[in-house]
Amino acid sequence: MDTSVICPRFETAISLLSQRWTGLIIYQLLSGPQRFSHLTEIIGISGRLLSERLKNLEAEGLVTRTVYPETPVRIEYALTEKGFSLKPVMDEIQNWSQIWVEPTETRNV
Amino acid sequence: MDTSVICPRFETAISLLSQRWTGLIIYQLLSGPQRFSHLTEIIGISGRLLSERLKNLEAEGLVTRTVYPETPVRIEYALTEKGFSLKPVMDEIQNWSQIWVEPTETRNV
DNA sequence: TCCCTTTAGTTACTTTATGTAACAAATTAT
DNA sequence: ATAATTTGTTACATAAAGTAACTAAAGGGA
Repeated sequence: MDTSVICPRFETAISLLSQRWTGLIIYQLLSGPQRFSHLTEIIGISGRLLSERLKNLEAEGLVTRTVYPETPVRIEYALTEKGFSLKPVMDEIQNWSQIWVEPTETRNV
Repeated sequence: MDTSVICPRFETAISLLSQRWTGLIIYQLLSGPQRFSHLTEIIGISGRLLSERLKNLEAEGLVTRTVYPETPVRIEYALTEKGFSLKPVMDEIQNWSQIWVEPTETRNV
């Protein structure tokens, strides 16, 4: 019957990346620690969802949150080792997109 | 200001993979052409959504649909070259999951 | 012929996730 | 005390996903 099941670890990993915005947030943080407002602007995500996603990523151990008590307060989000180790995944998605995604078919809204 | 924008091709690619089930469907089809009912069982997706996703993947040129007029009818879904070339992405997700996902934390429902 | 079986979907409806925009907390310079 | 800035949160509208019953097609047997 070949009813072998999908690898549970893979399933967990891809369910993480299948959550909307999560991949983009990680990709963006690969270029270094960034603050909340910068992420909302560059990704195009609302504060509500960015907040929710970052909390989730922090809980999963992929991202850290650091408070700098300046004026006004600065809060930076950065990848942990676990988060940064998703770089090869992002690199492969990048590679694939360069080959298979038409420059014209971007923004299909 | 460093308000450089995220690569549009990357954004298109990851929005595809960010759609729920899509990654799992492609991953599963990497092991060869499979029929509708087999995919629903092994992935744990409803007929409604599998149908919707497969139509979408077909429209994107990632998957083909082949009808075998037997009794009862057999319909097989297979990856195109474009779809199969996502293998390196899936391999990297697999790698990451082997290192960073606890065997115990699977199925966090 | 008519009904049964099997695979491959679809339809109608409920529940969950996401989008939007106005509002609140914290901090400190004026 | 007031205003200004960043980092969120709350309340509500819209879109996507989950569920389960139903339909389409097509051969096989009574």
